[in-house]
Amino acid sequence: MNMSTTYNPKEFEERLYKEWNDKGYFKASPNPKKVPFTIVIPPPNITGQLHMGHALDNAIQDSIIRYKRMQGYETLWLPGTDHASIATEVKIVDALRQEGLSKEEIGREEFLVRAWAWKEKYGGKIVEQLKRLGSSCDWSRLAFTMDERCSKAVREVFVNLYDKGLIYQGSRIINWCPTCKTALSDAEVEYGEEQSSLWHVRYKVKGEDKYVTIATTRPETMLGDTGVAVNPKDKRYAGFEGKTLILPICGREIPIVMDEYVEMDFGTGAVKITPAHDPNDFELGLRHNLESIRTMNDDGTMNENAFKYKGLDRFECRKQIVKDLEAEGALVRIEPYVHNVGHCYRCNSSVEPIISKQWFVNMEPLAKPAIEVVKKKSVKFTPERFAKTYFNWMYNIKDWCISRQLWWGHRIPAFYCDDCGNMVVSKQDITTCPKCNSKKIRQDEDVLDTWFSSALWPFSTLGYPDNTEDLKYFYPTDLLVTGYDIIFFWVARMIFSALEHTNRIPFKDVLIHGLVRDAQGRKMSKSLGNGIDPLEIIDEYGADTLRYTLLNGIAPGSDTRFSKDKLDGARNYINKIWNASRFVLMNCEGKKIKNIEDCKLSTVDKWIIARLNNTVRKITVNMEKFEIGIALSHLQEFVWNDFCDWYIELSKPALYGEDGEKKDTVLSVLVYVLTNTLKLLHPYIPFITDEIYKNIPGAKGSIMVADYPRYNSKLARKKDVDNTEYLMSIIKTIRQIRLETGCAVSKKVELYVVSENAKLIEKCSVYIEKLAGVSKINFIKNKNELAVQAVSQVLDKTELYIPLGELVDAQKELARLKGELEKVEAEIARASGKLANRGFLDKAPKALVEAEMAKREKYVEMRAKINANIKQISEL
RNA sequence: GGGAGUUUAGCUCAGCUGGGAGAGCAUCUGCCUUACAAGCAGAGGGUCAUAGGUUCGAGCCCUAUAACUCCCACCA
Repeated sequence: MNMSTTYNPKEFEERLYKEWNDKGYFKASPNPKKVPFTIVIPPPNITGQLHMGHALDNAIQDSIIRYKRMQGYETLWLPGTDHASIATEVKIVDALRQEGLSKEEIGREEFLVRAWAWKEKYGGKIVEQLKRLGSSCDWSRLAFTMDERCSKAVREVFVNLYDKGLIYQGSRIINWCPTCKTALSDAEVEYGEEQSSLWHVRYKVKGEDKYVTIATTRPETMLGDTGVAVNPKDKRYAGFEGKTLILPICGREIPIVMDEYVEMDFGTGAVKITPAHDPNDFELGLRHNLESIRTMNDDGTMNENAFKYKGLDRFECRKQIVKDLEAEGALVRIEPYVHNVGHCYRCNSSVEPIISKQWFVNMEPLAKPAIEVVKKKSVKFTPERFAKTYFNWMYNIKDWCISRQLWWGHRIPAFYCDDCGNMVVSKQDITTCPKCNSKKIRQDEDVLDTWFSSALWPFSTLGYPDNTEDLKYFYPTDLLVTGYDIIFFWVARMIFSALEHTNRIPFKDVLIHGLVRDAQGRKMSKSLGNGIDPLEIIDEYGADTLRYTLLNGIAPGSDTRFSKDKLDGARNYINKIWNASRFVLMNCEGKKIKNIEDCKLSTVDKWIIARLNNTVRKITVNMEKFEIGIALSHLQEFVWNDFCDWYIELSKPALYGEDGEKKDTVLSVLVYVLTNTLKLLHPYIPFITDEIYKNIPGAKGSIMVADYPRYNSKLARKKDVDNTEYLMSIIKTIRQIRLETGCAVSKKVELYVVSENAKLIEKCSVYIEKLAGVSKINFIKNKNELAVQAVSQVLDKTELYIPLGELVDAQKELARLKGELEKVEAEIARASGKLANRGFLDKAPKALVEAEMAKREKYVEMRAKINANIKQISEL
């Protein structure tokens, strides 16, 4: 054995990871003899720095993949990174700004050169960080959403959708980020409440001395107003239909229209219509044939339609307009108002709804089958409630705006002929117009939404559109593990994409986990500065401790808290495992370890084996349901309580005794239990378990590729378990008496026993002596035989007596006995109450009634004995 | 406006199809017992958010209510 006296992960984590990788344990390839099990990693952004969310996500995936690998599946965990179009572009633009440059200045080509260089430099960082966690990904398959293979899939998919009429170009209201200067999909907009105002402005009725007052949160858009709408039922505006209003400031004339959409109760009941800058107004404008006037540029400044405000920033313009309206007497009043404002999910500037020509995916036909597969549970969400979230989104699906006015990403494969105006969408680049043979061909400037390529991830990484061996073997994948925050962005889009392009589901199970919060339950965020760097934790505590901390207590879909206390707890537990292992291995030196089938096992040996076996069963059940937190608590209970606190202690008499055969047997059991325990632990804490495993006599290779323990129904022997637990209760009772009567453990005491189970106790006497500090056990028929005065404890069918004397305090024992009596009385009352209930007797299952009667009988008997003891001690 | 989740010991959370309230941490007590003081042995601590209901029996099922959290929609 070669193990240092304290657990020190730095000694082996790096070495073991290298060994696993070098030996090819992570690699997977189609193997007809095995059943595949595949997970594709949620590809982290190349801009990413590993955070606790990644650490959790990957710890979960790695645990499951290692568990399945040990169970004999051909496991593929496919890693990769995402080009993160907008996020990366924002970073590169920032970097350029540092140099005093803009992307326009250096041009598209140079920009892309820099972007790729950036990717090369920083994109691999997060991959290295994932390795430090112990992730057992097949790194030989490392994919990137913009690599050749994924790009090919993107083109294939785009062209196919276009040919089917599911991708179209159109002018519609989209979300525009004036800072990133690109369109965004609905999912990319985050809404947040803002304190603002509701400005009431009056528009004069043409030719009359009347006014219509409207209320608006965005006065700057009034320059694009092309109408005012009121509800036809609104009596206040009866007779206004067809009249014309004069827009203040610019004097333009606009009509009053009637529309049910207007809510009479809100504001003034009159709504200004700006079709170019509001989605609802756009619809309304269509209904009433109103003109669209765009008044804003792409960068958020006002354009030539904004008269004297041209060139002003939108917020500056708002101030000016309000001022001018006031000067003109058109501003009626300003009301404080809280409303939701949309923000760009990347740069957080407020987005502008703007009418713009963009590419869209027609979602309705794609959503239908995607709803079906989840309904049929071909794709199963864990926890199930997230299916509802998914349905809710899918049923209300809107067309997906996929074009982005960015440079970093998959360029849209649409080609325009400058001569004849023809447009071709093509898998191959076009240089000649197929219609007029002109060479003046220009590719669409826009790139695709970054999620367009992520949506293909489960199959693009396996070779789609080619029908590769990988695709045939590993696809559909088995499991997707991700947070609830990207169900819409990603999970939903993978499902409909997979169905449309591969005719199959992308994965069978979706495991949704929660967020990692700080110790106070707050979200970890940069602005709060409460984020904890997983790498620092690994440096200080090791990857196993970090993993265990994250996994311990998690439940699917629920958030988890990360704290120093939990970290210390995990570290202590792992240290416990380390030391228990040291104990076993220390004693193995030079000894022969036998197969437990060849041993003559004692009751306690059989007990621990049964407990282990039972633990295997429980964990296997939990893991199939992705209940990692529960699996870990079962495992910890077994390791710490059953194995360390009981079995190791129970093993010592034989281990340090003279009987060679007993010694060999107990050692063999220790090794057997330790080996299997390590296997059960390995998926969660891979490093320490392999390090210990390598020191076990007879263990070959790495635990990573060892067989996972299987439940064996023959090993669950109830009688041995019952007997051992009875023994344990005796030991516990003696310990309790001693502590509560002030008798130090170091002082050996004699024990007198009156018991119907004397035989069993005699057989186990060595354990009682060793674990409860007993020097001698005397068996007597009844306590009257007891010449010496004694304290007492009554158990079921057993009475224990320890002689009084200088060892113990009679008054303390009396108080303790009275406490016991109270408990027993309560039990009797409870059982009697139940049994006095006619309804219970008539309707409850018979076995339950009988059990209740037996309990009452038992406690009544105990009460009598305790009372006798109290009486005896009181008379001393 | 719609939907979801949470509410159990001081803290973090378990409690499977209804049948005697659990763990870890913290607290208190006693121990350096030759694997481990990152440990061992014990103890105390809960009107299971509230109010009704179903049931012989409710932490669990049903109905309301309250508080907190999240998601979706977005009303100018």
